[in-house]
Amino acid sequence: MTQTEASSPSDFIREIIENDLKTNKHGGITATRFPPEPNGYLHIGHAKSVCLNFGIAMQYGGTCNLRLDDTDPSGESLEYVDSIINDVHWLGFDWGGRLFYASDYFEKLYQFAVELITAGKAYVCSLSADEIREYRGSFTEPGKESPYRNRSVDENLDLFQRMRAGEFEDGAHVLRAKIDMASSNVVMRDPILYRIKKEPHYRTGTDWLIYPMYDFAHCLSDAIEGITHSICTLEFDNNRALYDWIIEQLITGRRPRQIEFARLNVSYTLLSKRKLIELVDKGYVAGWDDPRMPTVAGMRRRGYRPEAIRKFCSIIGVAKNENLVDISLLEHCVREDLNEVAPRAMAVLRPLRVVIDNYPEGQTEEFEVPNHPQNQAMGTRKVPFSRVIYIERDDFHENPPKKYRRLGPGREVRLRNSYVLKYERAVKNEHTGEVLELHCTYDKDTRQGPPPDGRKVEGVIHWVSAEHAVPAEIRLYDRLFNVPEPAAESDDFLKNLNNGSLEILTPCYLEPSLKNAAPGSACQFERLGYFCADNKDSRPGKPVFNRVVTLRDSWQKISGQGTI
RNA sequence: UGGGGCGUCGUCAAGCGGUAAGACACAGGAUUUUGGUUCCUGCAUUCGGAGGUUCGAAUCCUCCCGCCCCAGCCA
Repeated sequence: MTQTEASSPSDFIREIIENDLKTNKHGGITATRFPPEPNGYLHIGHAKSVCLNFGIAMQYGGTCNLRLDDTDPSGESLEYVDSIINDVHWLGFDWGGRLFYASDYFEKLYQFAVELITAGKAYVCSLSADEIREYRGSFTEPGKESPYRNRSVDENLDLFQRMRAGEFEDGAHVLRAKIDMASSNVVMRDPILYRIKKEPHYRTGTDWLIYPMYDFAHCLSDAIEGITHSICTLEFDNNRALYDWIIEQLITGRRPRQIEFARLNVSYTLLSKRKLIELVDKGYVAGWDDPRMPTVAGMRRRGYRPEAIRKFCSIIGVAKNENLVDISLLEHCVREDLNEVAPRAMAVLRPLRVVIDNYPEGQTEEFEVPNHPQNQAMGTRKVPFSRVIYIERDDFHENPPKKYRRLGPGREVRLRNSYVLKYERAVKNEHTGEVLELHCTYDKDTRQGPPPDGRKVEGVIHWVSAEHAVPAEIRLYDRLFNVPEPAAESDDFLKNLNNGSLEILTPCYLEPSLKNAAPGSACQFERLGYFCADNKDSRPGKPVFNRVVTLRDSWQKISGQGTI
């Protein structure tokens, strides 16, 4: 990570931290944490939080813990833990051995609960789930006190211990904080702290039959770890009162402070874990790492680099406004990153065969071609040329539209890094009229240089020598949804799925230098976009490329339609 | 409806009483063997609305309007 990245722009959270540092509130310490629940893969919204928490720690010389908030065994699994660990690491962050699990604190948490009971601040409630809901009241009416609210400390202690021992079935009892059933904040109406759940936990197995609720576990986990700033999203705003209440009852000395910021939303995609799970489970995508998914794994497979994701997270800012960030900003960050580091190459996606009639049969020559037009340090490569080449079907038009600068009757174009090519005739299917191949001639005096007679050749197209071409499968990805807010009408986001979000092209033809592309490596196919050898399916000799993102395309704007 | 949060350009977002940063998007133009990159230029007389305080308000006060969150034994 570079220095400029670390010295991120200011936001209200950093403002708070800098102020706390100034007043020495936490003894000069800044300790944050990233606390995902291992019940799904990390997505770009999590990435924002990761960058925020780890970024702050780096910036202020503090620490950031990676904590798996695994207090509800249903849905949690090791697979998710592994993916989270891998993703945070891949994003470029290091927790320096401070990898924690809320489940490691179960015993401590239990003791805290006992302490609360002993202090008369918590009780075992034996109302049913439905009754508890009824007793809770509504936004306008206060709740009613549970008939079990005034059980003696001894009875509560006994019952709680027996809950732990497994004497009762799920739902028979819960542990509740004794706060205020008439509070205007519903969260404070004697919130549940522990529930019986006889479900094996992926880490603690069957050791525990009761599990702490988020509100109880999270604040205390923060306290246990000595977190100074507990950064979370806005929907926990209401819970802060409870966070503070629990800490107030049980923790002396330095106390963590919860700060909320607005979660990220990105247009044309979804960041709701529930809905992402649905996409995976129902097979609308090929898995959590499908390149169309907004997951870290998906973006990695798509070919996004962590640098681009970090840049995006830094550029969107941190505030409390409800937001919908335009996905074009993410794409911009990806292009900006790849433009600098991706070597250029030529590949033809939808091949049209071209015979160069005046090029000697059997002859082959090689061009020395730069790998990056603006960066000589990236070196050069050899690209073979011969009598038969492939060009993009789209780079030829029998009746060229206005402003079209490519090949057509009576026209010539520059073959990138090579000669000027002149159209002669087209061979067509006599029934359908489909253009089967082109016959052209080349100007041998234009080898990688301008025509000696000074004539202007406007268009430049890419090509691949047929004899040397490497066939490949190329996967074209587009936005997963075709509306900016697929979840706006919450019930049926599936109807907004973009049916054209994946198009598989084969065979495509690559220049030989791409033949053994390393899986995961990205390059630019000139004039087309950035592509990345698929990290699962690509093999040396049998490349499979994913389109990361197209190039900006001002022709598309002029012509009013896609060119790829 | 009770409580909480939030309203600054199409989208993010600075601004913290001294007279509206920046980015993306968009629109022009220059350079270009990628219709790419790069480089110029334009893009909020106005900050949800209405009052008020002040020499001066996006920033302070009052009222109003709109959007989001909370009634899981999820997090």
